[in-house]
Amino acid sequence: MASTEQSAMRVWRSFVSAKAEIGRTLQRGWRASGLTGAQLGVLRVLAEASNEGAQLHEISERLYVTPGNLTGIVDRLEEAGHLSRAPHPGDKRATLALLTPAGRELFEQVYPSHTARVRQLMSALTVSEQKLLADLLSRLAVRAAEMHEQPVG
Amino acid sequence: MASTEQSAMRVWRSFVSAKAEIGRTLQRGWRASGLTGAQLGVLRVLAEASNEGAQLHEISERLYVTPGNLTGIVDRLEEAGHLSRAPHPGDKRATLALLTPAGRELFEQVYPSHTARVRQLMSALTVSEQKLLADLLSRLAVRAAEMHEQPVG
DNA sequence: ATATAACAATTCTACCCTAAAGTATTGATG
DNA sequence: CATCAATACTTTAGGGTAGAATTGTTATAT
Repeated sequence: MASTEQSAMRVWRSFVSAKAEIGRTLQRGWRASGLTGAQLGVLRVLAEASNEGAQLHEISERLYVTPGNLTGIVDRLEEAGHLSRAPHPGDKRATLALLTPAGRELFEQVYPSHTARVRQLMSALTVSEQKLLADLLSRLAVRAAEMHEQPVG
Repeated sequence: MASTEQSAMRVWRSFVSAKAEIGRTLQRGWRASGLTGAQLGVLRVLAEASNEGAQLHEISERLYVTPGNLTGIVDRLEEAGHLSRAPHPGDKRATLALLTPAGRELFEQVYPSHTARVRQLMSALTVSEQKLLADLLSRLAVRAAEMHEQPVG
């Protein structure tokens, strides 16, 4: 039916425009640090990990970034001195990334203001609306993953 | 409060992961045509415009794409023969983009299956849930735009 | 008329992103 | 044990993205 298709497209347009606006706004929070969004994501995963660091493979999956993409992001963070690579003790294929003290310090300086901006953004909704939104988005993500596993219909 | 901050971050993570999953899934619908998402967006704006085409400036705003970015996208579409540039009759600064017959044909072949996939995706939600989702996303976009106009707090 | 400001498009740089192919390494199977 | 598939990372090719600087053009205010 045309009406359900129009409704679907309207939601999708809302999604795209919201993503564009929000992305631009949040970006301002970390721009001054010299970090990019993807780089901040990597630092966050490492900061949340134990002191043994995290495998590149794990970072890639948690951030929804392809391995080939991650190689370059980690390269630049390593060059900037924010992390270091180390061989995985038990698996010669794997590489670990570890936060340097400088990297940890930068993260701890930048991240709180980032979360504060996210909180300020989300305060446009009540907490129950936030829960609802997260639920709706999760259901869409699940459906998308299901469609992704199917052949193109 | 920590709890509202956690809630806010959880919603934002849902948003990011949903975007990643959905983006990957929808991409499969147009990949075979050789078009990219941004290119399909430009063709859509032109198809919806009158036969006089659309100004690059207008396309840039409607797709949330910076002008510098749009130049390259239009370059590639022009090279592929899907659109042509023409000078704006009344304003020598402005440039119009016009769909070629081949471009229109390709669009009309690709776009219906794209909207069908969006509809399939959104059918994970009821129509009233879709309305609700669009409303919540619009409110976030408005808040983000407001924050964007303010100095970094 | 002329200086000034605002605007449209382009160019340039650095980064992000995916898909696909390539190199090692690991683990499971016959 | 030899083979073969899976895994981890890198490389390459083709784009997408924002931001800043540049070149013309148009509009506005002296």
